Amino acid sequence: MKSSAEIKTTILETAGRLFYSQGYNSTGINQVIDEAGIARASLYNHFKSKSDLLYAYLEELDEKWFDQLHVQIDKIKDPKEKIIGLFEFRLKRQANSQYAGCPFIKVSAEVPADDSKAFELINKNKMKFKQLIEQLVQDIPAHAQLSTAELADTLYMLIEGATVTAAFQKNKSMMTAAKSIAAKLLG
Amino acid sequence: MKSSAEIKTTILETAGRLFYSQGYNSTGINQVIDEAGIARASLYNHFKSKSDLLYAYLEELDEKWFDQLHVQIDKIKDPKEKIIGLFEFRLKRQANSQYAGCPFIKVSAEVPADDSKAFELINKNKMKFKQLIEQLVQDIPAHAQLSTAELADTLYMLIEGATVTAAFQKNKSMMTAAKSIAAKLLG
DNA sequence: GTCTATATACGGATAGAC
DNA sequence: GTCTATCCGTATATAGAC
Repeated sequence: MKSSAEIKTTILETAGRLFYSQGYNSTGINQVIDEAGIARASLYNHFKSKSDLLYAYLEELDEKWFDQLHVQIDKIKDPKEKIIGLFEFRLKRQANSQYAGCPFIKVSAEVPADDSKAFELINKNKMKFKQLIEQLVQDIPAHAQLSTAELADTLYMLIEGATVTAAFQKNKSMMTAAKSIAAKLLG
Repeated sequence: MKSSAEIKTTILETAGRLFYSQGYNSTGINQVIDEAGIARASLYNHFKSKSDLLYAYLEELDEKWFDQLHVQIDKIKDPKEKIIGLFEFRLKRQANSQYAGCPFIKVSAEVPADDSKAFELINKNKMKFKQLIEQLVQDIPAHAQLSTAELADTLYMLIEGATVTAAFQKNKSMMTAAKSIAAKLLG
C-alpha cells in the first residue's frame, strides 16, 4: 500500500529506467505497471497518456542530470579543468551504462517528427549544457584559430559526436579522444 | 504481378523509407506489406525476420549513401574543399529530410543493446566515413594545435555532433556552424 | 514463390467496483 | 485514488491453398 506521491515516484523511476535501457517505443505500459507493482489505472491517474509519462521523464531527468553534473564540477576552480570535467562526467555516465548513449538523444531518435513537445524538452537540456560551456569558455584567454563562441560550439559538438559514436562502438575510445582534443584546444 | 527480384526491391525500398521517416520500432510489418503492395508471406520468403530486413536496409543504405557522397565530392580537387563538401553533403541530406537525423544513428538509438549485428553495420558505415576524412586530411599541411589524426577526429565529431543536434532543433544552424569551424581548422 | 487466413501475444487506453 | 476486468487494435510470425 503506497501513497499517491509514492506511486507517482515509483512509476517515474520505473518508466525512466526502462525507457533508457530498452528504449521508449520498446517499453510498454504493461511492463511499467508490472515492474512498478502498481495498478494499470493508477498510472493513467497520474499520467494521462504514455507521451505524458515521457515528458515527465525528460523533465525529471534534466533536473537530476544537472544536479549530478554540478556535484562533479562545482568543486573544480580552474575553468579549463572544469570543462574537462564535463567530458569526464559524460564519459563516466556512458561507461556506467555500458554505452547506452545519451538518454535525450535516444528519445530524439525515437519520437515521431511531430512530437514538438519532446523536441523542445530535449533542446532545452542540450542548450543549457551548451550555455554552460559558453560561460566557462569566457574565462579562457586566447584561442589560436577560433573565436570564443566557435570554441564553445566545437567543445559541445565534440562531446555530442563522441557520445553517439560510443553508443554504437560500445567503448570509450572516441570519448577519450574527444577529451584530449578538448584539452589541446583549450591550450 | 511482380518477379521475385522486383518484390525484394520493392520491400526494401518501402521498408527503408518507413524505417527512416517513422523509426524502425514504430514501423510494423503490416504497414510495409500494405504500402509495398505485396503479400505477407512474400516478405517472410525474402527476409526471415524483421531484424533481417533491418540488416538488409542498413547494408543497402551504406552502399547508396557512399555512392551519392562520391557523386558530390569526386569532382572536387582541392582536399580542403573536398572536406567542406562532406559537411555540405550531410547538410543537404538533413535539409532534404526536414532534419530527420542520420539514419544510422537513429537505428543505433532504437535497437536493443544485444543486437550486435546492427551495431556492427552502423560502425562499419561510420568508420568508413571517418577513414575518408582521415585520407583527405593527410593532404593538408600544418595544423596549429592538432595532429593529423586529431584533426580528422575533430572533423568527424563536428559532423556527427552537429547532425544529432540538427535532428532535435529541426534547423541547420548547428550544421552551418560546424562547417565554418571546419573551414577555420583546415586553415 | 505468391497468396489468404489464422495464431498468439502485446500495444495503449477505459469502465466500473470498491 | 486504487484496483480488476475488458475493449480494440496491431504486433510478428506461420500454415496451407494455389
